[in-house]
Amino acid sequence: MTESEKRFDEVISKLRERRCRMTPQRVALLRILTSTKEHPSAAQLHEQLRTQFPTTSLATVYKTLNLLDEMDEVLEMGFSGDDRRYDGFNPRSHPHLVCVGCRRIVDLEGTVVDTMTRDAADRSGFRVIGHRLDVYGLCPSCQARE
Amino acid sequence: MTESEKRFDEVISKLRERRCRMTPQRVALLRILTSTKEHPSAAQLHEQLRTQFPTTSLATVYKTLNLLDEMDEVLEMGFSGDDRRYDGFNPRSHPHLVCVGCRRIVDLEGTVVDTMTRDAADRSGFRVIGHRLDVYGLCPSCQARE
DNA sequence: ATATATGCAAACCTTTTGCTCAATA
DNA sequence: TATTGAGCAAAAGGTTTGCATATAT
Repeated sequence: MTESEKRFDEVISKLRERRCRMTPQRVALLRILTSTKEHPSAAQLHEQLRTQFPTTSLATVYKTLNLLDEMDEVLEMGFSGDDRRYDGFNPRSHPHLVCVGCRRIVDLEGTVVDTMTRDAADRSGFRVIGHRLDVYGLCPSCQARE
Repeated sequence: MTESEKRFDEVISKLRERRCRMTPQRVALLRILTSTKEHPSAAQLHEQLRTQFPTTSLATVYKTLNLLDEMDEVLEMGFSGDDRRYDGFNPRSHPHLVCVGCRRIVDLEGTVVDTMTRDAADRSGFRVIGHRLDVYGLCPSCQARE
């Protein structure tokens, strides 16, 4: 069983606990969402979903994404000019590399942030819920294209 | 001369280099923008500006903010549900503590991020332009209010 | 005098909401 | 069969744009 399949099962069971209904559209969306590390937008997810369910609406996609966000089963990232991006494979706070050229977002491994946020919390009295670290830049292929 | 006044003069001269015109509205906006560490939204800036120039429009505020953003003279932060927040006092990438209760944003000192982003860049081949580290949580007073 | 900024209103775009109908459990 | 979700269209909310007027240089 792949990581994605494990993750898919995990989300499904979390939804069952909530007594949510498993419609074919929703299941298909979950399948797409948990099987990619591409950090897609709602529109991109909708587009993919349409290949299987041509009548699916964007509103439905948003409704499920918001549900998952509430359950902390998807990581939602908002940007200034662009639409939101979602990570359903790894919903926990983690750092990213964000290419401002092609808008590609890739994960960035490391434990430094966790240590730092803990320190910051201790100093400030904040109760840390999560964090976000984006490193903005140009990926190698966008640099080449310049 | 305070830090804010220095920063104000700095932005003014950058704008002069660009042959931008110094309208009273713009100067007043710059004064507000460079004299706070509160990370205000466009609407909040507009509101403050209105006490001096009651006919000022929100569009004008956005136009100047976008100009400054292009010049890297303001730090713009976009969020999922909420409006953008701006830091004109310190326009360079720096970490923040973001209270998800009262939406207050305060700066977070530290050099760890710089080190980490440099390492990440070396490993990935990215050309780093900037970064963003938000630590989300509840500030002490919001915790008390719970 | 000429180019640039202002202010207003309309447009834009992503996300949300209301409502009716369909489908799950 | 009761209740939740889907799908559509309209609304919402922040941001941008077009254009005429005012103003800085």
